[in-house]
Parts: sequence; C-alpha cells; structure tokens
Amino acid sequence: MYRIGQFARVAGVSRKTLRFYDEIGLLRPAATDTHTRYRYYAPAQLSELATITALKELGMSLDEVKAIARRTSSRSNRRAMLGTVRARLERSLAQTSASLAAIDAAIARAEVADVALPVVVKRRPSVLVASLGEHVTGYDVMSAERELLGRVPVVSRGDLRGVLWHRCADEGTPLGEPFVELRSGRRADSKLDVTELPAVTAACAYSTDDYDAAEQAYVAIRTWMRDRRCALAGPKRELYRDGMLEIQFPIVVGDGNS
Amino acid sequence: MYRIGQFARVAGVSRKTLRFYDEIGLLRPAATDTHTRYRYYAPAQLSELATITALKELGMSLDEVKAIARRTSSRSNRRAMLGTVRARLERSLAQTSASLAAIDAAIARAEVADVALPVVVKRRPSVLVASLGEHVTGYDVMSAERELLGRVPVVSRGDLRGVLWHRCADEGTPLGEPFVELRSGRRADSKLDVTELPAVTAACAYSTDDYDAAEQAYVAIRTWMRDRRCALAGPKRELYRDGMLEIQFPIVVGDGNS
DNA sequence: GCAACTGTGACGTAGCGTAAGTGTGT
DNA sequence: TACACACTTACGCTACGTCACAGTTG
Repeated sequence: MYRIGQFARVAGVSRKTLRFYDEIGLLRPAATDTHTRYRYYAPAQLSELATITALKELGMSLDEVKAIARRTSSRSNRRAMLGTVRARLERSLAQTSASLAAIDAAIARAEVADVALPVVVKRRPSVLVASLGEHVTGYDVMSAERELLGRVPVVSRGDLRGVLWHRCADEGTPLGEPFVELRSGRRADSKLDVTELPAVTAACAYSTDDYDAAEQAYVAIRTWMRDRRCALAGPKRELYRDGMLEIQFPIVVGDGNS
Repeated sequence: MYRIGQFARVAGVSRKTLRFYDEIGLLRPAATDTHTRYRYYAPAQLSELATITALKELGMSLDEVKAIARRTSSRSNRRAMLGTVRARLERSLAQTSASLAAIDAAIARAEVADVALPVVVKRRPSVLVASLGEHVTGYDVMSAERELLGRVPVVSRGDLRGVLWHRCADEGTPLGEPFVELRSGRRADSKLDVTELPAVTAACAYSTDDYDAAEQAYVAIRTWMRDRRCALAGPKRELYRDGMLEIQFPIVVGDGNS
C-alpha cells in the first residue's frame, strides 16, 4: 500500500488531484485509516488512475469519466459517449482553427495591431418596419427618408431607423430603401409598405455617420467575410443610432446541427 | 443614451456581461446615476464593445483584451500579444487534433468501448540503480534477478525494481538487464554496476504479473505509439510493484519551446 | 398601481493550485 | 527533537449564469 505522496509520485499526478478524486468519488483510496484519515492506495489502483487520465486526455470531463468508468455502463453507452466527445472535439477544432486563421490574417495585414474597425457577429430578431416600398438610387435616399419620416408619426416609430441596400455601389448604381421600425400594434399610412424584416445573423461594424468612415467599415466587413469564406444572405442594412452608423451584412450560418 | 437592457439587446450580449465588464473596469458605462446607480451607455460604446468581443473571439483573455485596448499599449506590444495568442492557439490546435486522432483510432478499433489497457504519459526522474552489468536472454532473467537481489542488502534497496529490456522479442532473442534502485548514499557490492537511469518521458501501461497480460500491455503501448507517430527513445523498462507490472516505453518528446 | 426594468449581493460552474494551521511517522 | 509527510478548511482562478430580494421607470 502507498500513502498519498508516494502514490502521487509513482502515478505522476499531484496529491491534490488524488484528494480531489477521492472527494468527488472518482477514485477512492483502497483503505483509509479511521483515526488519522490517512489515505492508502493499492498498486492495482495505478491502472484505475491510468484509465481516468487516459479518458481525460481524450477530452472527457471528470463527470463523463465517472460515468464511463462505472461497471454499470454498457458498451453502447460508452460508444455513444465517445461520439459525443468526438463531436465536441470537432467543434472545438473548427473554432480554434477559425481563430487561428483570423489572427493570421490580422497579423498579415497588421490590422488588429491598431485595433481598427472590429467586426462582430450578432443574431438579430425580426422586426416590423414601414418603407416607401420602392428602391431609390443612392442620391435620392436622403429625400426618400425625409418623406418616409414625414408619413410615420413619432409615436408609431420604434427605435430602429435605417436603409436596406438591395444593390451596392460595387454592382452598379446603388439601390436603397429607407425604413423605420413600427411600434408593435401600430398601423401606418396605408400607402406605406409594412413588412417584417426577417431575423438574421449578421456581421456588423460601426462607424461615425460620414461617407469615408462608412466606406472603411464596409471594407472591414468585406475583408472579414473573405477571410472566413462567408457568404452574404440578403440585403445589407445600415442603421442610424444617434450619430453612429451600424452596418450589418446578413450572413449564411450553420444551424449547429451538422 | 441606452440603459443596460437595451444596450445589451442592441449589442448582442447579456446584461450580466455588461455588469461584469463594468466591475472589472473593461467597459465602464458612459454615465452612472449616482442615486439609483443605473448604468447609461452611449451609442459610441457599441464600437468599444465590438472591439472587446472581436479580440475575445481571437482567443484572448479579458485581461489581455484590457491590456491591448488601453491607449497606452504600443504597436509593438500589441504585435507581441498577437504572437503570444497565436502560439497558444497553435498549441491548443495540436492538442485538440491529437485527441481527435486518438479518439478516432479508439472508435475504429472499438477499444475504449471496453476501457481496456489505458496508456498514460509520465515524466520519470532519474534514478540510481545497481545491476549485474550484463544483458541476459529472456529465460535467464529470473535467475539473474535472484542473484542481483542476493548481492544487494534490503536496507540499501529503494522502492524500484525491474528489468531494462535492451532488445525485445520482436527483434530476435530478448535481452534484459535486471536492476534495483539504490537508496541514495548507499554503496553496493563493488562487483555490481551502479548507474543512473536517465530521466525520461515514458508511455506507460499496467498489467498483472503474468505473460499474457504483459503481452497485451506491450501491444497496447505499441498501438498507442503508432497512433501518435511516436518514436522510442531508449530501452523499455519493466517495473515490479507488488504483484503488478508497470511497463514503460521511453519516448521522444518536444521540449515545449518549438 | 402595475409591469417591466434596474440594482446589489450571493452562490454555482471545472479542476484543481496554494496557502494556513495542525496532527503523524521515523 | 527535527523533519518530512499527512490531514482539513478555505480561498483563488475564468467569464460569466442564475436566483433572490429590493428599488425605479413609464
């Protein structure tokens, strides 16, 4: 029989680890002195501990190790558990390599060194909006917006206000459609188009409300999407927030089930 | 100005996250009502928060984000930090893909489904041992061992006892060298060879002390090493521990600096 | 007055590391 | 007696999630 220190040295783990495994019932010492409470381990427990360590290395949590190491766990249970762990590892691998690619891209163009124009992904819920129902060229967007606002009373408006870009400058004449959120239940002028902006996951960036800054934000999102081989999934959205601009590119996204 | 709930919705994070970032000084609200302690956020803070989120996505800790986002951090500092994070990501990637390969191998041969013969890696310190100084064939190992033990008094012996296998059965006649650990400071019979077993990192498995079980353990380690494309780095060691056998294959191992 | 919001604690997560203070073995 | 070893208890770490209870806003 080994006392805790020697067993720890021989097994290559820390004493604290052994006490912890005892505490959570994962590896109980073969004997415990009832008076001194010293833990005594049998040589055969080296292989028990090796099982625990090996399963932990495969990426299992101690709870999972406990479950799989029980005598009562069936072969099919164990196989299922391996599948679960495998799936988790794969997700983590994808995540890590995506981060690695992103950081390499950032290093390559020395971009994040200036912490410039961060892009973030957000899930946006669907929203009820009113618009004029027509797509106008870039130069007419501001007047169209004024007209729209003139037709929707302030009490009916929600917080969101902006432009949907159905076609961007890089594809020819830009075509935009100003919109305002409608407070739920409010009806608008019957000549207005009332539609539901669909829920999307979008890559977003922020800028001040001037042309050059916005252009930089657009470039940042495009670069971000190129780095991640990410496809556009709908018209871009430009939102006005009190002097700030938020630019959203809806993106295609896995549903997490694959 | 947004209150916490709206800011959280717009930014796509939780209220608790915002309170936490306030608490650790990572993102302080633009204003706080001194009476009610309500937090008020400015629209421009959306982009601050986006920076934080983006850096976090790259794999930085909040402490690192705090450091890199400070105005006082220089470009070279930031570049160095990116390098650090990149290195960490790479290690984690290697680790995860190794686990994935191991679990795939296990699934393929339905091995861990029976939680059979786990292999673990251990770092072993160097150890002072005595031996007869000659390599004997497999059949003579037991008698050589008896002779060795006869020449080393019990008081001089340490805990370790076993055989070094200089050549294994798969390479022809097995050649072994029994050894016993010497308690530090103790001198042995001058006709014995006293050497230092070098410190090694070894892949280890356990078995009971009989031929078939030991053979299975050998197979398990060889399979493990093949799965990991891992090379042998010295004579195999067989240790006797009170009826149990521990088999160690020294392996080549990166020094963690690459 | 009521619903929806906000605040501050306090406790939980995983897997141990690191003391602090006290008893045990040789 | 000295010294290594063992014990328990408690707090620390990351990045928040989840109550519970009380005050605030519209």
